[in-house]
Amino acid sequence: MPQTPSTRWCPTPEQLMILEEMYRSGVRTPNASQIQQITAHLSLYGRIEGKNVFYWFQNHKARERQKLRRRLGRQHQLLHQSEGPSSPTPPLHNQTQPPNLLYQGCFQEVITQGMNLVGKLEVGEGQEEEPAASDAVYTQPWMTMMDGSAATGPPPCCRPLKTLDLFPTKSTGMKDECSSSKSSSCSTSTN
Amino acid sequence: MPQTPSTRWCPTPEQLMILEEMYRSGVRTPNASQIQQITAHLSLYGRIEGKNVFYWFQNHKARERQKLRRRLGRQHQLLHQSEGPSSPTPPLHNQTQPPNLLYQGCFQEVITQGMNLVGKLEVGEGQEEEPAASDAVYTQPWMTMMDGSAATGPPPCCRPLKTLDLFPTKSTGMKDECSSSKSSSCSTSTN
DNA sequence: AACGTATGAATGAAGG
DNA sequence: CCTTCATTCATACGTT
Repeated sequence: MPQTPSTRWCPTPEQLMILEEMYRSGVRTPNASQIQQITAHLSLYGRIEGKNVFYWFQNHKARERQKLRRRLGRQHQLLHQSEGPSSPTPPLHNQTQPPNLLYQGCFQEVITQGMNLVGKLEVGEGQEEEPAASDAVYTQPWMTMMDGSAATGPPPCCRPLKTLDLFPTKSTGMKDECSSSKSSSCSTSTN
Repeated sequence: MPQTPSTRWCPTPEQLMILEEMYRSGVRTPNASQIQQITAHLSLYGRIEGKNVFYWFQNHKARERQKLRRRLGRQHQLLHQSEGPSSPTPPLHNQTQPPNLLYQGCFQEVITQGMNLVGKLEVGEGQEEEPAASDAVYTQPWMTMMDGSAATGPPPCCRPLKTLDLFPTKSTGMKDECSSSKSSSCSTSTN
């Protein structure tokens, strides 16, 4: 289910300003600790959660890039010969950029980490390892059976029986599949 | 160039329901053969490939875990009372949840193997209800550090960060400029 | 009211 | 498994 039902977070002007300034300062993909700092700070200006910060940077970055790409695409279409020295063709992955360091006072760590891309400190909890016989490497299982969509090949042992008549075959409360009103890539053909 | 250009798979409601039910039944990381079965079955409800199944479980598991982790993390962070030297790390990994064995008929292998894999960490499903104001489901890396180690301060060199302790976890009671009612207006105009 | 835009949220797909 | 990217959905707002 997409989107949070009702109250979607909305940045206050102060929060937005801070976020934008941080972005301008070079922060692109803050990690957990950075997000926590940012959230803590921004919470002084209104209710906010970590996920909001996360999503904000995620979206902002994506859309900035999208605009850029669009622009470039259009340019490329019109002209592809005369370009100024300072060509508007920045690498898409610009993590290192002259930061304004506006928030150096408060978010030095954030900025610093953002620039150096330092340590993505791992999870404190020791992750569980595989129980017994598991491969050390994660060989994508589906590669092993790349034989089409398996749609043609019925299971050798037991053919796909339908244990699912229990299900209503129609979402009672779900309205969120893929079928949208506008351009839908995936036609949720309820075949 | 990540992602497939145009047609990204999107689960039909039936497929999604089945997948969720299987997840609920204990399936976490199906291997090639399991994926094959699942794919074969799901293909009856729409176009689907093995990799879709693979990715679905991968993502679902990861995101479900994050939700959990965050919940537990916050808990752990808030009530820091009864953590003696006996258990500095609360057993996040609970136990084997009783599988529903709904798919035993056809996916016996899946379920069986799934049961073996279960028991790493999972608290069943409980309820997925979200408190309206406090939390919401998120989906990404931020809570990756919860044990107060990173939050308080991983001093890279010198941290001028001030009294931004771990986030208030409570709305500071400030005027929520954003949430007037439900359809609030984001005053983005200040931009 | 219909329509386009901006943006929070969610998720499929990869990369590593 | 973890992190990141691209796309998409849903909705609020402004415009015509």
